[in-house]
Amino acid sequence: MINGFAACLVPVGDSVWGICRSTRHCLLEFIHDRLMTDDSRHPDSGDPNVPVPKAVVSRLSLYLRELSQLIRDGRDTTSSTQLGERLGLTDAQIRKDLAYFGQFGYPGIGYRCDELVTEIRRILGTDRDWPVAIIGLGNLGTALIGHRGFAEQGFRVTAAFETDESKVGMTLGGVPVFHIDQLSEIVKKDGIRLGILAVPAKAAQSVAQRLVEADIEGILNFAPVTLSLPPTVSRVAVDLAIELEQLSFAVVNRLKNS
Amino acid sequence: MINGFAACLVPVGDSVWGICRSTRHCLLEFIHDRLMTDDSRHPDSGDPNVPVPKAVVSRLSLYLRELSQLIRDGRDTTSSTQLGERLGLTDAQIRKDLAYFGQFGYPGIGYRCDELVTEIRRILGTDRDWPVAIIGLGNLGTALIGHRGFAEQGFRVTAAFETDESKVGMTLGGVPVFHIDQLSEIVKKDGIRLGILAVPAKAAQSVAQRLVEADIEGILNFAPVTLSLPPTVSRVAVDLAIELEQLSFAVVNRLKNS
DNA sequence: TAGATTGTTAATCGATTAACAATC
DNA sequence: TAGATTGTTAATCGATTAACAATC
Repeated sequence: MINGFAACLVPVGDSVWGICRSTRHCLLEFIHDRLMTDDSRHPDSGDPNVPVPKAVVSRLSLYLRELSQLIRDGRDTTSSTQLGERLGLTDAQIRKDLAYFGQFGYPGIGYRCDELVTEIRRILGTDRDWPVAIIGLGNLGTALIGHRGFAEQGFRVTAAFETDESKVGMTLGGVPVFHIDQLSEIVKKDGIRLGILAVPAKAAQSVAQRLVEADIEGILNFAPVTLSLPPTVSRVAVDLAIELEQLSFAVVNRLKNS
Repeated sequence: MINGFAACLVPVGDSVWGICRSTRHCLLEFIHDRLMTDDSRHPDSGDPNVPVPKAVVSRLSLYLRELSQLIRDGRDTTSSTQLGERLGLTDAQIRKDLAYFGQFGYPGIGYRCDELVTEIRRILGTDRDWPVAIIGLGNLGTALIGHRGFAEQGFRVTAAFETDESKVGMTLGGVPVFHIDQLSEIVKKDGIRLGILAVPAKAAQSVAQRLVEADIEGILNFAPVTLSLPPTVSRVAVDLAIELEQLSFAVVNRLKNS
């Protein structure tokens, strides 16, 4: 779409030259991660030193999901207003959220869906494949091995771990089951960085410790306990019973709030 | 522990009588939900008209989980400081959260674990049994039928629903599998108020519609779509791929934030 | 051009924290 | 009593919203 960069330079001041927006998008692919020399940009826009609230990152995933749906529906572009309506958010919030990471839209046009998907994937780190380990093969762990949603976002379960000798050596959904003593070895071999912890509550802390020792960098914890982890290891917790409790509260208090 | 109420009245002003704290706890069981005549209390403390932030309710579940653990460990009482340390929260936040719902502690002592568990269960609505339906018996739905954590918090899966005729009529983990056409009928019969939606994304909205028509009051949605529901139906969404995306982001940005 | 929509600022709103009198 | 800890207020901090110039 762009034939040369020189043609796209536009004057923006006495002796300063800027670039038009459509050129910027192409250039970004060139200079991304290498030349962070765009000193003219607002310090809050895409500045890696501004801490990003967790809630913002969480909504980013929603934007990604909705954009993927829009693309499947054949849409080329969308706007913060349209996205907001579909997600129950204000347009201002969506633009503000994206501004933490850079400028991705076109005034008067909106956002190109495919471009924004690419950008959000890059921000979330899902522009690559993540080999993942599942530890614990009870009901939940076994189900997660074949979870379609993981594969669709680039998370590949390459190994499962158990203490139950009767399961070790099996292959479940194409995934080999190892004894947990082989954790370090397999993690190293497969380049696994993320672990999904689906063991009973009583075992969770000690198994988490073993994940840390195996140099796992992030743990998705399904056990209903607060893990004690070094700050070098990231964690996300999902307690399914708590989710139902939140629903219970919402139902019981529905009349009061509406 | 209390022999009579009269003995526990204490003077607090010219012609006003108050009650001591330990009596208050006993009295609360009497007057709870019936006599809201305690006009002397601060309007924000336990006032049902003050909207409760979602984040507060979410932490309430964490407090409940941690208190249950403390009780299992043999502790009688705890404090906001101790709870905070275990959960990575400030003591002030815990006291503030609880203040939305009432006064549950004893100055100088802390909180009686069993009492606070009872109170939080009542607040969350899990002081009763909830019959629950699971809709969709793929990997995840099937796993959730036997999920121990649900039963422990009083959520009983009494029925499962599928469109796949080969599964209808089966019994999985003691739970009968019905065709989704029987939804209204079984929901009515079992007194089911909550539904766990574990169907493929493409089917989620239309199945949700059927749940609404069956007068389900709350939906725990595992499908990676934003459901369009009437405001009379409560919803909680869990997207497992999104949780891994959050973990991915945390790992990729770990260096920047610490 | 007129209409649409962005990115950004400032104003608003809400949530967290610190501090402390009241209490046991 | 002295020490501990609550419930509550006020101060701080952070997140959301409204508004609008810049842009296509």
